[in-house]
Amino acid sequence: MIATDDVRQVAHGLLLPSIAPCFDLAQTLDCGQAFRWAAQPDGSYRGVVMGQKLSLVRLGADILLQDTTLADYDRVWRRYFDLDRDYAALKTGFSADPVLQEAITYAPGIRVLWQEPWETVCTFIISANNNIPRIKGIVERLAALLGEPLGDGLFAFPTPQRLAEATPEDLAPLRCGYRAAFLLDAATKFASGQVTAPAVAALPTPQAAALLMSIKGVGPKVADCTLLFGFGRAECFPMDTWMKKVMAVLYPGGLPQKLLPVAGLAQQYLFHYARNHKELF
DNA sequence: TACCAGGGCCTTT
DNA sequence: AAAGGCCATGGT
Repeated sequence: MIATDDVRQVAHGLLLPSIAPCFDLAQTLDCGQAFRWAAQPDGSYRGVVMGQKLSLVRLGADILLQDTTLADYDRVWRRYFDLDRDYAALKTGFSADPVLQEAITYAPGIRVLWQEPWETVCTFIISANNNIPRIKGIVERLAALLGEPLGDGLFAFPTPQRLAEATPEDLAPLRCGYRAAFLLDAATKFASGQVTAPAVAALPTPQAAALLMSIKGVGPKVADCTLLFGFGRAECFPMDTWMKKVMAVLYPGGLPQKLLPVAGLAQQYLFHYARNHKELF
C-alpha cells in the first residue's frame, strides 16, 4: 500500500485512498513524536509543517489533506507523512514478534513522520523531563512569539536566525525553564552553520549524533529522537523512561536482531502501547 | 558520584 | 489535597 502512486487531486484537496488502516490521525499525530498538531472538535487535525498550514480529515478509509495541491504534496507531504514506505509490509514483518504484534494490534495506524530537522532538534530539547501537553504548549508559545504568522492563529516554527536574536528574557513567556538556554545554543549553532541539517544528514549515524550533541541540551536520547524523527534514521532507538520499562519487562533479552535496522519504527508502536497500558509496567 | 535546576500537567495515593 | 513522575541534560 504505497499511497504516493494513489494520491488524487479532488475538489477540496488531496485524497489518499484506502490509507486509513496504515494512517490513523490520532495515533500518528498525537503519539508523542510531533508536537504541533491539534485535534479539532470535528475530529480533523490541524497543524503547520515547513511553514505550511494543513488540515487532515478521515473520510471512511481515505484521508483527505484539505486545501492543498500536488505541488505541495511533492514538496512537503509525501516525505513528511512517510508515504513512500509500505507500512502494511512493515507491520507484517513486525508481527512475527509477539510483543510488537500486540502493540500493532493496539495502534495499527501509527506512521513515523519525517519532520523538519531544526524544528525536531528544538522540540526534543523542550521534551526533556517534560510531558506532552506541556511540550505542546511551549512549542506553540514559541511559534507565536517568534514565528511567521500564517493566519487562522497559526505560526511557522521560528527560524534559527530569528531565535538566535532572542535573549533569555525574551523567552521567559515560554515558561520552559532551563531549556531556554539550550534553545538559544541550538539557534546560535544552526544560525552560524556550526551545525546544519545537510551536515548532519551527510554523516554516519554515530557521527551525526555526536554533531547534534555538540548542542547544549542534546544528549543521547534527544539526539536519537532528532535522527529518527528529523532525519529518517529508522535504526535509531530513543531510550526514554517508557522504553526502559518496555525493554525491562517485555524484552529482557534485548530486541530481536532482525528488528535493529528499523528499531526506531518499532519503538514508536511500543512507546505508544506502553504509555496506554501503564498497568503492565 | 550525587544532586539540583524552571515549570506544570497528569496520575496516583 | 498532596505527592510523584514525566520521551534528560548540564553544571556543580
